[in-house]
Amino acid sequence: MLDNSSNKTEQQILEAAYRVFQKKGRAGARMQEIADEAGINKSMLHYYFRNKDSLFRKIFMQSIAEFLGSVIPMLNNVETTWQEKISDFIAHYNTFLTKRPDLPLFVMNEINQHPDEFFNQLQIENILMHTVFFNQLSAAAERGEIRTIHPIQVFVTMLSNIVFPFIAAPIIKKVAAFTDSNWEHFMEDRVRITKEIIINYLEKV
Amino acid sequence: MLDNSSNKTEQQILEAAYRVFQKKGRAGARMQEIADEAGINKSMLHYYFRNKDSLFRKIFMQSIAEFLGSVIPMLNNVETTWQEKISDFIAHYNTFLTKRPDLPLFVMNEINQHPDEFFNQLQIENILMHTVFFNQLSAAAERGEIRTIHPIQVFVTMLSNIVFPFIAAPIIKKVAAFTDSNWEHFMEDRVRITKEIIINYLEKV
DNA sequence: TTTTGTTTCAACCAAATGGTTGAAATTTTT
DNA sequence: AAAAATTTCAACCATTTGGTTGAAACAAAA
Repeated sequence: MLDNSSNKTEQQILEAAYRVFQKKGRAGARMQEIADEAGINKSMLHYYFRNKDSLFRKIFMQSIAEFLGSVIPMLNNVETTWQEKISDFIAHYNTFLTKRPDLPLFVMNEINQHPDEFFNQLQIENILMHTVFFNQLSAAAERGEIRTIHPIQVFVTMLSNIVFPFIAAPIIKKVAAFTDSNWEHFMEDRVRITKEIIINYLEKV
Repeated sequence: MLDNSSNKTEQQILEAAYRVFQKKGRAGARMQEIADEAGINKSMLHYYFRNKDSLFRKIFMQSIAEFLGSVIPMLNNVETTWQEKISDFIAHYNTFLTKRPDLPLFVMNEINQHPDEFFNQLQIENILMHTVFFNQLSAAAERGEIRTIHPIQVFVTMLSNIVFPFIAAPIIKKVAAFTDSNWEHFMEDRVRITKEIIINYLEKV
């Protein structure tokens, strides 16, 4: 197997390692546990990844790519209105996080622990403020069609209302006594309400 | 010094330990580093706290108490309307988190890592759903004064819009190129917008 | 002054853990 | 079939780290 991408064992390791890192943290994760979780032994683990740090970095960068990559293109779509973008963004993010519910906490946590490592490797300064979405909002405000509000406030509102519930999911589920089915229904409601809340607010000039 | 509470050294340890635990995580934190940060030596640290675990638990429970304690009473105030409660809650939480900006991530992280330990020690099932605030919202909906919406959605919306920005602060600051002063202004705006957004939405029957 | 509690210091220990090694077996590629 | 890459196994090592110990200095309370 010379093909260096899409190796089965490597994939098993990455998936297992993500689970362990997410649950135990970068320092709390154990190489032995990752090996067990992947169904291999420690030698094999080191055969594929030099050490714990490089393994973690690979997984973290993959996570970041997923986290950001599924979002930014949507905000730069030139064929949709800002209303559609808001709607699409919220719905899409909810669907994505339903599949990867613990990604936000994992990412936020690592950025908190090693901000420099993160910001040095990823240039995120200009990816948001000059999106088509932000330009559309500014233009609409200029034309008096919507309230004058900094687009970043709109963006953070969208993000907050969808991402935070996933971060606080264990508490919300407990406090509201939700079953899994209740939770999904709750989040579907949330998607609808969040869209309405934001668009209502903006259009009420 | 027989007085067991409010000991100066103990307080220094608790504050230092919080900083280290918050930055490095429960597993990544080092007893030596906590001692250094507190300006004492390791022997002294163990003189005050049996071990790392008991130290962590004490700090975590204190954090939880702060996190919840400053909130619940406000939602059970019988002298304010639901509109005032929303307004008070949002403003108060923002002020609180401005002083303890990294508390939410610390708490959420630990709940993610040891949910059972948390839920066994703290009965949070009934503290929210039967608050005066929730009753007021239900009654207002029944009278047709506001939209029919589950109060938990209102609550999660309040929480999301204020708490999440603090969790994502490093990213937001970078992406929007905020100075500290910019950030404070941004959050003041957020408080106003969040109040308006929620109350507008509810009252538009 | 005596006793009790607090703090420092330096050395020490046992366990956990990341990582290595090297030989052998197995699989895949050529 | 030969060569190269993958996988297993078990033992091993160096370092880190949580925690201990005990003696001595210091401070506070009785």
